[in-house]
Amino acid sequence: MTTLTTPGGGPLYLQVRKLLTQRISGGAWPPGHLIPSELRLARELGVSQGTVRKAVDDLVGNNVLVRQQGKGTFVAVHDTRRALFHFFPMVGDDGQRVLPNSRVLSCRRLPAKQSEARALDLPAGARVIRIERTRDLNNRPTIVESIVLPAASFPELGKSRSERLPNTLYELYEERYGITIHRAEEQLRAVAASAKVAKLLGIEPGAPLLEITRLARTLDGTPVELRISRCLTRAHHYQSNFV
Amino acid sequence: MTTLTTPGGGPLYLQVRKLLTQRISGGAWPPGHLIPSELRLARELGVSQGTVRKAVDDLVGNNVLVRQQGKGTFVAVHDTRRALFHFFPMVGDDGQRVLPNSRVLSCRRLPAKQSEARALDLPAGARVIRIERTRDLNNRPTIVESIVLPAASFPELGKSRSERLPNTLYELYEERYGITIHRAEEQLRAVAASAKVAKLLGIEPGAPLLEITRLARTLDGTPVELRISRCLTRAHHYQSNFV
DNA sequence: TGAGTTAACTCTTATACAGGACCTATGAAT
DNA sequence: ATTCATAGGTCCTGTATAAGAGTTAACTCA
Repeated sequence: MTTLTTPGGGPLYLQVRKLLTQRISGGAWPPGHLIPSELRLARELGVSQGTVRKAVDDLVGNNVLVRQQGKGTFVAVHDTRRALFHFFPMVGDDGQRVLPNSRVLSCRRLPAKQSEARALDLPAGARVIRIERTRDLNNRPTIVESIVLPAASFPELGKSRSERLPNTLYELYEERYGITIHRAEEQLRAVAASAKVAKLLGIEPGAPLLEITRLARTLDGTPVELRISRCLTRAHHYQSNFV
Repeated sequence: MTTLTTPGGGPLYLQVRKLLTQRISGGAWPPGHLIPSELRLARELGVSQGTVRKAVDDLVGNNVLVRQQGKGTFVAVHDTRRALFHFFPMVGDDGQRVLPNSRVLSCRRLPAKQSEARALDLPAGARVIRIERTRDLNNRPTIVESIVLPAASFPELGKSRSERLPNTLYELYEERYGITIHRAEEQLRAVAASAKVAKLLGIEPGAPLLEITRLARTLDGTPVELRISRCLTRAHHYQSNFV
């Protein structure tokens, strides 16, 4: 139990924020959980409601918590819409969002390559799960994806041959393994299509593709998924807005 | 003068926020300007300091205002660092930010193409300024850019033949024309290099390039710049972080 | 049984106040 | 002239209070 002291560890509301974050990422408050009311927390922690409010405001701003007036404050959940709209930046050239349709090509457990181990912060040679799949946009194969996960964090996944993998993996991580993806870093490059990828996408080898290398992390910063997507951008594009 | 009424137009702090926004985008408070203290504003508008604070918090979160403890609150300025780090997402593959070196190829005033007029919300055939330039990263030509501006908003720009255009255009817009770029929307695609672009970049035609189509807007949403960048992503990449 | 009302609880907005930290300018002392 | 201390302004943090609005559940009444 962390003690809250006003002169010691910086601003009180930051200490409260940290404490709430720990309870969430530690699993005490799983996604969808109704957290205690501001007043209860204030009494419990021995601070004023305004201080709790400021901490909660912060977490709401970071999509960690969700307020509902009259009901309470909840730990954010990756429903399908959020997973799709928030973590899937490909949209049609007409600006319309399209929901991708996935087809898994393979799903194996095997030792990590060096680069994968480095990115996922794993010991060299640790076992990973590698999922290869294609995704259709508007019924046309548009994305070829390679997804790498630490095998230790996802027991059972991909062991049974006939397992159905859902369209939105982030929901699966959250519901089956209690792992919530909270943020991600993406690196974008233009690359030439390899023969294999070209065949899957029905295009000529060497055609330009948008390559997205994404490292997804949980709330506490642990990397949990390395994903490389190669996207055909003839009828769709990657949308990025910033202020 | 807008009147602030508590039951009428929604929450008070949003009315305050709107009023502040108007003063900024209207030019009454130019970039770098020290705005009145929270207490003065509160007295002036007939609300409490906390309400002003909430409105200011909002604008600080949107990079419109900048607080400085002990000094006051200022309208945000596009200094070179900010312009570069905030609106230039290309970084080296080692994660290092590099400052680009620009070389202007041409700068002309001419009628807008249909697509340009549409994007910039101009009447068909309105005059625009078109700037073509290349940008070096680490002393290697890496980006070919085409920049289109509404000519009416930028008098004199590009009329004198020998004009030196600075490396960071957004500073020029702000300092010479009082136009502050506040947000931008980007669309990313992978394209094949045209013969012309390939020659400028010293690569073979058909090589994959990252094409970024950016529409930049002021605080009040007016589009002011359409920019198409074609980037070589062999030693650099486009970095996109999201939560 | 069923519908409508009420009560209790939540977040939301707004106000007021106070001590701390930070910055600047003024003035005093050297 | 330079250095130093001080005063007053600013934002920062924290507390306390209160009326409003949305939700839920229990309760009343027909």
